[in-house]
Amino acid sequence: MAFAETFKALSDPVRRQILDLLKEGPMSAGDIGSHFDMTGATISYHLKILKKADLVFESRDKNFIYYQLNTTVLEEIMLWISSLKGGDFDAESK
Amino acid sequence: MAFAETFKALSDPVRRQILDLLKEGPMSAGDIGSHFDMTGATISYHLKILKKADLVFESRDKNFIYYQLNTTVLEEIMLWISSLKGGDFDAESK
DNA sequence: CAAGTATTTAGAACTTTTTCTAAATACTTG
DNA sequence: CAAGTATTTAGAAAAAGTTCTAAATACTTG
Repeated sequence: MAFAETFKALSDPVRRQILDLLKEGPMSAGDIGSHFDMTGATISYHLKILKKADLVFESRDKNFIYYQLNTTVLEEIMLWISSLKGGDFDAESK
Repeated sequence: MAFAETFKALSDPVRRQILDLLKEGPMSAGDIGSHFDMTGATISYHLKILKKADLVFESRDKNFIYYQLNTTVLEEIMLWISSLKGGDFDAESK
């Protein structure tokens, strides 16, 4: 179930920070890594989890792999959260 | 930092299911537990995490402790998620 | 194709999380 | 207050997650 995977992926602060970085646009793995005090291997591990959760996708150019936000899954999460708040999301907003 | 705690709390399927149960209204610890194939001790552990994350609060009556959804923290989460989606939430809805 | 750069994979060490059993606490009521 | 029910706490075992080092893969370009 992909839903569970998404929440797991979002549960780590490093991964959330990666997503925050990607708001600005696509970024290579190395570039992402330079924002953290961790080895590239560890960053790669986090990227893999984000990718499996469909929160990012990659595209290759030259020698680089660029990562990019994929926001489609976030809709689902938002819907679940707003369902907890006792109803439809749009119905609440004004 | 409470933000991280909330995400951690939401990352477990049992805890999300507990929140789903509580949508219907307050429920005693034992009643919640009866929906799962786990010991009461384990349910108590999950409830403690939800409580620390401010996702539920409790009230006592007779010999029971009733748990109840607290949705106020969810706003924050929603805001963060919608910020990923490249902008304000209300601005997107129509 | 060789050398260089970018990234990932494998595997081990360590940390955190989840679950259980057993015991403790808390409250209620006869 | 004793006995019973509800829930939590403590501590241990097991499972899952995070990080590292070292090595492998992948691609680029002289």
